[in-house]
Amino acid sequence: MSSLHIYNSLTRNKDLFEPLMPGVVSMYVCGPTVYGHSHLGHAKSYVSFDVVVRWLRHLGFKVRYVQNITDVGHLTDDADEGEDKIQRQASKEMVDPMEIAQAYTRSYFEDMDRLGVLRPNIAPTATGHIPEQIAIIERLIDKGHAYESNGNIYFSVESFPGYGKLSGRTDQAAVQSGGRVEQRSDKRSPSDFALWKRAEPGHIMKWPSPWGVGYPGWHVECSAMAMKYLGETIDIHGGGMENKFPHHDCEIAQAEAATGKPFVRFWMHNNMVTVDGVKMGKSLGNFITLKELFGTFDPMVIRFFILQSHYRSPLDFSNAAIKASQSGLEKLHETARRLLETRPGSGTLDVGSFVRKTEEALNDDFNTPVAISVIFEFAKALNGALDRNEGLSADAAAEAMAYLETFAGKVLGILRSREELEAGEAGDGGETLADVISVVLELRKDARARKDFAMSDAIRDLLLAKGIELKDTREGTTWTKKRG
RNA sequence: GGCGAAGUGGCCGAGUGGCUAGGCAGAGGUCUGCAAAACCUCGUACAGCGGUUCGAGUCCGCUCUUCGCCUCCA
Repeated sequence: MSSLHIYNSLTRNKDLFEPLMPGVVSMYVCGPTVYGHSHLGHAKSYVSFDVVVRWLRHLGFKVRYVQNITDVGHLTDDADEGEDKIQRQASKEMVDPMEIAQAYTRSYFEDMDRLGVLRPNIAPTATGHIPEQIAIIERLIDKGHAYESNGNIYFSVESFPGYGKLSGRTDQAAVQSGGRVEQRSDKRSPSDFALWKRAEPGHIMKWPSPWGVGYPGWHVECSAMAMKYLGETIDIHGGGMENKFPHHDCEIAQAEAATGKPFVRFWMHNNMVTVDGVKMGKSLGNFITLKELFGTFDPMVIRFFILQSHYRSPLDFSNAAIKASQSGLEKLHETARRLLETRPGSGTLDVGSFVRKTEEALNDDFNTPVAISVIFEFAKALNGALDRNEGLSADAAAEAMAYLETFAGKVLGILRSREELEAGEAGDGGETLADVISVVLELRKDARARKDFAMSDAIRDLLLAKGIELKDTREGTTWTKKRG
């Protein structure tokens, strides 16, 4: 079997992955800022990293997966301008900021659960780790990497020579020349970023610190929580591409300036969801929330749609594209269902070659679209085998089902459970429905035996009108309940 | 202005120099009482212009276009 290679944003190369400690992987992914419902962009990010975790575990690694919740609002820039987004949403909804944070945290996990995203091992909140953040800031001040100015603490970018190496933005004069932020603050140098901000009157979320009452800067929370739970050097740090600069470059600077050790071994960045070619984002207002989307599409279809493109490629949203995914996924489930219901025969199928190809795809920087293409090739071969008179032997059928359950199911999370497949996707009340339909199918069978095809077709058409589709196969008649 | 990514058949979307990606939609066929499903066959795509090579969608250069980041953002 090939070995896992991961595209590392830091080296700009697909590097062979080996964890620092054999068998154990430490992984941190930037979580959401919880001031609104999650949208398709969040889904792409967290579904992608979910597959990363699932694949690492499949390979036998013990993964500790930490994903933070940013529940303290941050200003819209590193100068003293802008407003706190959580606080703004709180005044809009006339509730305490922490109510906003908690409500949207729940909303976030609800949506991720429905998408089949496994919960992180630890989901620490920024507000729960103020002392850890203060400790790092103190360390940075002691080492001369940070300074106080009017109750604000800033990181001195000049004091850290490698600043900007992740994004390639090492020339600070060039960075500032194109900037849109007005340079008017108490910073020593325009590129310096806030570690701690003094609370202005009216600011609600605030904590005491050695420098007075205030609140932490955005970048420091991730460094603090990652180091607390994963150590000073972690294996994998993931996040959205838009956070490469400044967020991740700042994280590197803080952490490495404080510890003197490399912070992250593998940086992974996922690409954006676009709408008509333009990034979907909260600030642009062109987003569609997952809760809206789930009204039209099964969450598993959304997950499948996301995994049909690579995590480092942008994914353009359109209803037509998701519909195409829906048809494809239904076809796959139909094949799996057929396999479960097949009667043992004597035929064989070379499952091993498909296993190898799928493993290769996932080992190649988690290439889910290629893995899915292999699964579809497998489905085709499987259907072909089931079409033949000799069918599949019990062993071959079991091996085929194991392949689907391992790769489509356990690793990619795009296969329904056996129970769901067997229930014909009937959903709630499935048992009653199945009983009723079996009676109707008996009657139709009688009609067909009498060659009363008018009656037989009428039954099929009437059921189809109610969303129940019948198929007459060699093994008898099967039915499926179609969604909306 | 700086840093970075990308332009693939009707649509979505892979592709790390040579052999079919895959899905959706479409056409023909097999099977079936019919239908559906399944299977078989079919489209001769790689923004443009040069270059390297026996051979390039895949490498190099230039041009055009699009997008992301440089402000909170997955």
